[in-house]
Amino acid sequence: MTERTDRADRSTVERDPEAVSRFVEHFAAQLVEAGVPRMPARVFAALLASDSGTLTSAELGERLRISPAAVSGAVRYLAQVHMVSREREPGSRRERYRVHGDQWYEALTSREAIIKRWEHALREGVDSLGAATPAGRRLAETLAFFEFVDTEVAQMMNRWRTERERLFGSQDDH
Amino acid sequence: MTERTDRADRSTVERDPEAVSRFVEHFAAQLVEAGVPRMPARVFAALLASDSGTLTSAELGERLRISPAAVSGAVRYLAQVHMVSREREPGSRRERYRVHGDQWYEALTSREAIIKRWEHALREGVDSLGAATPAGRRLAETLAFFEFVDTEVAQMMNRWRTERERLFGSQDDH
DNA sequence: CCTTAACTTCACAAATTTGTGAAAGAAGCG
DNA sequence: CGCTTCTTTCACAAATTTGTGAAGTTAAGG
Repeated sequence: MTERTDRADRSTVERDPEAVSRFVEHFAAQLVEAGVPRMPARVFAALLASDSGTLTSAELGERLRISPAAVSGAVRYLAQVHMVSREREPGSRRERYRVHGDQWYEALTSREAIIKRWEHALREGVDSLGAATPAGRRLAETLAFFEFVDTEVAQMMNRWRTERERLFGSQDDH
Repeated sequence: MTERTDRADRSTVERDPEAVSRFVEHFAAQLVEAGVPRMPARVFAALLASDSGTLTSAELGERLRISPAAVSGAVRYLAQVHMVSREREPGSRRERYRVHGDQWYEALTSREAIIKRWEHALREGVDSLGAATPAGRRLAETLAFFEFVDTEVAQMMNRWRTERERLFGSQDDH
């Protein structure tokens, strides 16, 4: 589809900026539809599509055509939800941002904090509406579901780590 | 219609509108934080906290102090993401909206459509960046993760149905 | 058929969110 | 220590999203 190759056979070569950008924008658009704010989505996609899995602020601004301020904001958001981590580059005052392979989809999947607050709100609801009322029972069941999911997801992620090991070697990036 | 006795000892009674409202607003707030638009979140919470699990458009407007238009918009949204279903009330042209017990958190959890599109975008990415490149490998792994989650979640939901049966009787609402 | 109850659509005002340029803050390096 | 390079913060303009009143649509019930 996009005209790939002719020559180029070492793995690290043949990076067509066109193609990369197309993927970045397309994938970012999907994230946006799922509720991720626009800039964070684009920054994240760009990192995902980079060979090293890390980019500096300058590189991000350049590739996405956005201001340093926008990069800063996006990265702050992504760090907060644990989808990227930031690392100071030893020499220069440059900062690098990294998609941390595993860690990020764990964040996506579990949503720890959010679920916990839902559970809390539901407990309050059961209390104040009364566990014996129909509505109270519905809330209690919903609560039970979330608690169930909590433990199941944790187990699932363990299985994934095994599966991942099986499919790909130990580590890949990082 | 509001004003339902005092005395009260049958399970269906003793609904303190104050307390209900507090729960509705609190839970809705949590949903909003998780990315659900405000009105849909409030409407949904109201349904969840109702004894029958169904409310008419008029009842919703009244309890939440919002216009019919707002109700309409919110319900359209919720129906689209399968968090409520609408049913025509046989006699009158009134419409009822219902939280369908199970169905809704299944929707919340699986997100079928969204995940599928992510997977699609990722496949394209692997193709156009090249499966042999570091970035391509990262995308491939991410893709594998989502595919893994797909099947795992399906199984998890089956287990939940069993568990639910065990905890609560066969059906509760509906 | 006409009336009327119930929901939906539409245009728009208000509120919120986004991204930017400019200025201010850190931190390496001479 | 001061210069320089990078990043963050801030105020604001632009774009988007929200919720409303009002007009439009549909169908029940005379």
